[in-house]
Amino acid sequence: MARLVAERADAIPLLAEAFREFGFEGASISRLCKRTGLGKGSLYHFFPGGKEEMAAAVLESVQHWFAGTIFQPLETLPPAEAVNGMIDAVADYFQSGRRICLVGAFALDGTRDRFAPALNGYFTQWHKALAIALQRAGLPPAEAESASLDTLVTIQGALVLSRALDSEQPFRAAMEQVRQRLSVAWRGP
Amino acid sequence: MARLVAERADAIPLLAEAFREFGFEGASISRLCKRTGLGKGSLYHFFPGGKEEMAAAVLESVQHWFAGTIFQPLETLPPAEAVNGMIDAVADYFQSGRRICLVGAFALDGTRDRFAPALNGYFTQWHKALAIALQRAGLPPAEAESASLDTLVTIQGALVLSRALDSEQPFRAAMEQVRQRLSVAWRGP
DNA sequence: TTATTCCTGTACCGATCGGTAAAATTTTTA
DNA sequence: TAAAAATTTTACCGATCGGTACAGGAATAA
Repeated sequence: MARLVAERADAIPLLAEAFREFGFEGASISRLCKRTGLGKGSLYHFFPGGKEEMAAAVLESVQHWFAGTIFQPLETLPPAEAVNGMIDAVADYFQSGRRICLVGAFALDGTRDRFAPALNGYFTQWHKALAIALQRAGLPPAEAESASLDTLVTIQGALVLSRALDSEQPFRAAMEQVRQRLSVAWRGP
Repeated sequence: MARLVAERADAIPLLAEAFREFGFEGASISRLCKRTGLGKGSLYHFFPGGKEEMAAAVLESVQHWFAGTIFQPLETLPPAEAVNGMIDAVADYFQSGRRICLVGAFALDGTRDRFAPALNGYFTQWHKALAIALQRAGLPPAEAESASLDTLVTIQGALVLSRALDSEQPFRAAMEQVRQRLSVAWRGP
């Protein structure tokens, strides 16, 4: 019994990497079998809903990780610490631009329509959490909201450009720019 | 003779929309047939290299359109005019965030490796052209380069967020922010 | 008008697609 | 240890995949 849960959970990060690499449409069941080391039967045993359930589980897991590691600290830790922690965690998670954001990637093609609520929720939660941190740091609500959105935009755009140019430089530069821009919240304009 | 060229060219925008909607992997030949109104025979007659040649032709056509409409004006027109023209053209082309950037989308999954030079070329040319305009407007080379890169990052990220949140608002806000940020080039800091 | 070239529709290929069924095996529970 | 449940293997399904072959129709050139 414990084994089922443990192994289903263990499959999720492997599925995530496969979806990252091939996209939702490009990730065929046979590829997902190879990546997870599970046969078709096992995979469908864990995810009776097939590929769609696998992707949903992956998105849920990503969202959960971000909620615990990034969103929640943004709402509770001292703002400067939380924001800088977010930037470090994001740079680490996305491997300085070499690893893509699954949520962002899903948003860019027809896959979006299948998972619209999950994609919306991920960015909405992030946006809200960051805006709260910036408000706590002293930014007026409107500025906090717009700086928060701008930050998410910059992160996602940096991932696109780092991938397209096959270089960590755009991502690294963007992250430092984000750090500077957000620091006005506690250092004043 | 003239008919062949004309119809092959006419197929490209239709193929482009199909690739935008389904992604490269999700765009099956039968879907591409439906969208273009061409049978398999005709499609393979125009693009003997199959789907890969179709996507390459689409990317080339996109690149060509941007070169003429955006990159070239950036290098020749008066800077302020060129930059504002770029922003307007981009907002129009991407339908205020409802239409994705094919190049950006291709960069985010395994499709990138097939078309790496095209993706790199598109962003590199854009980046250079914008940096040149900003330098001509009076920005020091280093600032021009970083402001140019930041602009492309913001545009791509805005497309991701507008799609994910299913709203034009993030894109519109980002474009106005870009307009403001770049105006320091000719208005001074 | 004839010959040639260009274009299209149809049928077909093997491979792979997502998904199912059930037997066989392992693991857990009693 | 025996029964029950969880898990994996294997074979298989119809549909669709990307791609090819080719015959016939349509336009163009001679």
